[in-house]
Amino acid sequence: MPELPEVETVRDGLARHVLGRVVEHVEVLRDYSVRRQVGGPGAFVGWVTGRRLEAAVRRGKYLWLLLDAGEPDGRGGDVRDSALMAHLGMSGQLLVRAPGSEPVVAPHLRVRLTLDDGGHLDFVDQRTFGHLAVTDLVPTDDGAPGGLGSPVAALPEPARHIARDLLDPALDRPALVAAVRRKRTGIKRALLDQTLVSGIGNIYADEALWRARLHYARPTDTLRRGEVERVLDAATQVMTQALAAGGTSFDALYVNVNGASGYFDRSLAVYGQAGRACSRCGTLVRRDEFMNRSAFTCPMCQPRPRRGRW
DNA sequence: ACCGGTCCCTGTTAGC
DNA sequence: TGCTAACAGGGACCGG
Repeated sequence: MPELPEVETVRDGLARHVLGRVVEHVEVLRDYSVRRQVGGPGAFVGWVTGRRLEAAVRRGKYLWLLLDAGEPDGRGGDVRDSALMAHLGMSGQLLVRAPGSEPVVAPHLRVRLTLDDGGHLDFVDQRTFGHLAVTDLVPTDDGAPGGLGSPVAALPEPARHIARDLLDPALDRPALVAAVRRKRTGIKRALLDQTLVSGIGNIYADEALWRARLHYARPTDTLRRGEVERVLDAATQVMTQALAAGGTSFDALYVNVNGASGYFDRSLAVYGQAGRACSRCGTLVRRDEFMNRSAFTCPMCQPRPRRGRW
């Protein structure tokens, strides 16, 4: 499931393989995959065709390619800065097909861009929670660059509410710690709140909480400053390690930009490990229902608080 | 303004 | 064997 490290792996791959290319042709094979596009699939094709891909940027789990201004619109109006934005959902992949390679038609190919070098950029998404859209860029709240890889202080409009992530040099950590402690919810819900801090999903939330020895239901307003710092440090570390390993993958639903699976899942301490022994204390890892999903903990290392919130 | 619950999607797997 | 239910889960959306 693509969380920050996986999306960053994709961003890095796009930055190395598609920048400078012009999109010559666009095929939308599944309208639902561009459901957030203002103007619909036709507008998507119109806005992308003929544009040059100029930078690959990421904030949290959102990823976007800056588009050049293209031809003047002929009506004397400004051609605004725009971006081709992608959210991979839980199974989305952006696959770069090299020029001259066999045109692979993946079973879940949703959108195909044909580039001027003869290669393709394919959006493949089995479960269709992901989507693509072309959007205007809007200024960031603080004027700092919009995300990793960004030359400009701007964000795609649909991602304007997304907070900075833990690998963003412009993140204000003390302000984040204070904001977490002001929340009235459980710590795992807070970690998953993309408007508070972005990029953390179910996997890294559970791994970070295990490393920090905190239970997911700990009320945020009972956490000491040091406890919040500990779990944020843990999340930063686990995501950095996953990134170094090329991202986490469970079942080949997720592959990186060139189709290679990540392998960090071999290092997961609790996520998906129900019934296995905790590597720190040997107690069996348990799975709880949480937000219609799951939360994995070591009951010894992460005792449930008397008054929990979730 | 904030918080928590529900639903959107599809393919795989577990269980009867 | 063949069916159904559970499950994976980010985020938009809505009601309190």
